[in-house]
Amino acid sequence: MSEIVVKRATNDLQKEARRGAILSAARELFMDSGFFDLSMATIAKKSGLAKGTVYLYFKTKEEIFLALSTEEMNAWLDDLDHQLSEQDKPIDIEAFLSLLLKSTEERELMRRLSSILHLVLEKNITYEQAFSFKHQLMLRLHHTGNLIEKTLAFMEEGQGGYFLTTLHCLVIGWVQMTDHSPVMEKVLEHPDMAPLTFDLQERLFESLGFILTGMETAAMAQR
Amino acid sequence: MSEIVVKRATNDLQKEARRGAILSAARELFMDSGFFDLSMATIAKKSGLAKGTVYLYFKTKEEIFLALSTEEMNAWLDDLDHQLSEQDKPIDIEAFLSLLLKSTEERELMRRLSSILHLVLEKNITYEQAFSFKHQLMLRLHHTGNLIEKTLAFMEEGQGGYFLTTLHCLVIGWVQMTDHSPVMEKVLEHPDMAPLTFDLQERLFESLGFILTGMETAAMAQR
Amino acid sequence: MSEIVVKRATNDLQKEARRGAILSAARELFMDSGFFDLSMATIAKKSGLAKGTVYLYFKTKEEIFLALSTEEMNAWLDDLDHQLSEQDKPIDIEAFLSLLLKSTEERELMRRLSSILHLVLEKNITYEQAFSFKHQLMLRLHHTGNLIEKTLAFMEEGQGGYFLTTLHCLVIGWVQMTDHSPVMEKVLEHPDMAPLTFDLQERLFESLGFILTGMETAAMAQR
Amino acid sequence: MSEIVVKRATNDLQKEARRGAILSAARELFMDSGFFDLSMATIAKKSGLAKGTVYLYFKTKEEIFLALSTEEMNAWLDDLDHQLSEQDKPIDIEAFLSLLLKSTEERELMRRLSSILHLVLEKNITYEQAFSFKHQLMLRLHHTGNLIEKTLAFMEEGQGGYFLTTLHCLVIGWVQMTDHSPVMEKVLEHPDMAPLTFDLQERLFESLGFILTGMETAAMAQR
DNA sequence: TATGAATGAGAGTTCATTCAT
DNA sequence: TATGAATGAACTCTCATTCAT
Repeated sequence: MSEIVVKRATNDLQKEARRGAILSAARELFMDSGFFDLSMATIAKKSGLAKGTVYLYFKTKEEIFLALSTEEMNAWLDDLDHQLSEQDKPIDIEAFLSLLLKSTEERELMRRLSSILHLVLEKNITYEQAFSFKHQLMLRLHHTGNLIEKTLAFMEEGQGGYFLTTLHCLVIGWVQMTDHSPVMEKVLEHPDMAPLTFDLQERLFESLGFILTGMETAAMAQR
Repeated sequence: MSEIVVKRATNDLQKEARRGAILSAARELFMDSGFFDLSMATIAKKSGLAKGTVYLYFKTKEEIFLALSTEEMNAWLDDLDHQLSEQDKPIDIEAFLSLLLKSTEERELMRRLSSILHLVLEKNITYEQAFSFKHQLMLRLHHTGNLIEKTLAFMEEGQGGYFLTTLHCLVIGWVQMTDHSPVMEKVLEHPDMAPLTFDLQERLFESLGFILTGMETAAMAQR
Repeated sequence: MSEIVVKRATNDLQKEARRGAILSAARELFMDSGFFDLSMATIAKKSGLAKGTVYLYFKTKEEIFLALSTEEMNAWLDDLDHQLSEQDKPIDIEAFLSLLLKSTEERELMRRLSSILHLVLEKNITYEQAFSFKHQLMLRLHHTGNLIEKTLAFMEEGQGGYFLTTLHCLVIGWVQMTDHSPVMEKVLEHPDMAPLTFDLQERLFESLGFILTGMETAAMAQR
Repeated sequence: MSEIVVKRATNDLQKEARRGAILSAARELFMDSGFFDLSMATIAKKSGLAKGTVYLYFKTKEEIFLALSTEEMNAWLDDLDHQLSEQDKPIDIEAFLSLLLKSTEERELMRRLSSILHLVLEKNITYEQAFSFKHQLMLRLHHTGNLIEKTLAFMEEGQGGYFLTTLHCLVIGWVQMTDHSPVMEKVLEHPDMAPLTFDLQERLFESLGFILTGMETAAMAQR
């Protein structure tokens, strides 16, 4: 609980704390200014370390964001897992969506990270980093996917993971379409542009609702 | 047909051709190496012009990509409009999807542009450019949306445009999840990663299929 | 009087008019934005000609400013000559200064040109241009210098030209010390800076007054 | 005495030395080729540093010249102060001029910097930089002005500072009229141009002599 | 004579990363 | 382990001048 500020992190605990400080700084700064306007110098300053020290913990800027993404994704899936395992019997689409809604709505950071994850994963990253991230992701998708399959009666084997992937992909898409720079914000304030302004959560869940309904209908038809 | 190489573009036709040459160069380079490895210098070299000349035609790198996106989007919507207007009576979801499939499948450039469009529209762009692009987009979405509403019997007023937006957003998401750098390509070749390899078109249309089915089901339920 | 706009200047009169148009444009633009923020493109546009056309009349940007300086200097010396030759007998320093004052006070352009003349003459200019300018200047200084010697009783042979050179040099210096960019203007608005704010004309004539008095005193001492 | 070349300037002393190295390079290059043929790249190369390193020490090219000017001006005023305070009683104009002459004659750099200072102070400089420079200048002018007032019996309160300003302004003017590019040098070698060739120091002190004599005469007349 | 498209060197500046200390 | 000075490639963009038309 007590955060001991040490000059040198000599044991693993202290090192982990320092790593955490860097990630915290990055998190906060990313929410303010996005990926590109964020420099290593700023992260270093914010976390109270020197630039060189940051590089002792993360070899590249991308590694920081990969770590951040991993953290956020895990936190979200932990939460989702927890909520799903509280259901002792299948629930309907509406209930499931409201559960999903609850698990995502506070996670703006995760949503915004998702929408830049591609950039991070495509550049300046080693095979090992990429492999490790994707592998972990796969395992978690499989696990949470299974839970979803148990929660939604109509889902078949494998559809849970597929649904999560689709969700991720919808998040990316909708975030990009609703997250705007000041200039674009101004453009969309123009009355003519009303049809192009969306509420992220609303749209996301509308799409997901249609998809789940579609899946259910398809499942019924097959029988 | 014959492309006459002129030293100086003196009339509007030749200037349009030069503009086109720059866009072609950008197009090709973007397909090879993405948005970030692409500098104005590279585009200039590829199009056989001096750096300064490129700036005569496009004031910023972003303007080039906005033009490219506009072109591609228009071409696609033209194509889609054409195919939709050939249907003299409503068709079913499957037929509609195959029509949609046909209009998108050759458009890798458009798909990849869609997935970086957000980046382009958020940075180094004027209000006017942003407005003009969005406004044009809105009109076309409205128009093509109307055609879709006529083609799919269950669609209500406004759902056509909504569907197109959702499509755009799914494209962004799925492209980011299926478009990989060489490193990531290698990672996904690993047998363990099989569950994370998707075929873009297949997934895209699966998602769309569910959404349309979901919409149809919802429409029926309302009656 | 009537300014005939012709598409092509075929005779010398028309060419001279075109030359004049370029100089007029440069004059006006220079007063607004100085030498460096002034591009050939702007001059061309302002004078209603194409960039290339401007280069038919003036081989370099510097040539334009040299011509402008020549014009202004000649106009001023013409004026001064005229006023000096109206004096049929020697006058005192005070009267001479007020006469000088009158001939300079409306000539902001000349003053500002003087202060950049050095830049123009040191860069991108041919031997011939430099020679011709300096030669003409010398003749005029000699001539007007003579008139001054007749107007101020205490002046000896050669001191008139010398005085004019000193005047030119004081103008350069005082203009640079009183002509400020917006930023510097703001700095000098600060109350602490009061001792560094000068009125150009006032200071210029104070300095000249001292110099003339000094010359007179020295002349008297010699006798 | 020995200049130890360090790879990295870690303490303030070394950093000051590095700053000094950059200024030395700029100084030397400026003496050779003036302000405009001087790029940050050249300065970097000359000082054996990377371009980025130079930017660690000076944010803009103008900042370098402002620092250089400050240095030179301070050195000159230090020298002048020293020489003035050695006089325990008032001296006459001639003696004062020869003292002034001594303090300026080796300072070609300062003279040339003075003549471009205006350019530097008008462009790409912050309010703070401008303010700080001008403020320091004012204080020093006031101080040295006082010393001058004590040294020259006829001077009244405030005239010392005024005289220094006039001196600065004369330096600017005369430098511009005597400092020539190779082309102009050649022009002035022509026998016809003899009347336009001046020796800077000689002219400067002639002008100053007249001004001081003028001031003295005016002072006497007032009594 | 007139045009304005094309040039291209060069400007200042940034920043992820390295490495001497 | 920690530092932050140093790097230098890369960036976008400008503009006086040239020259094909």
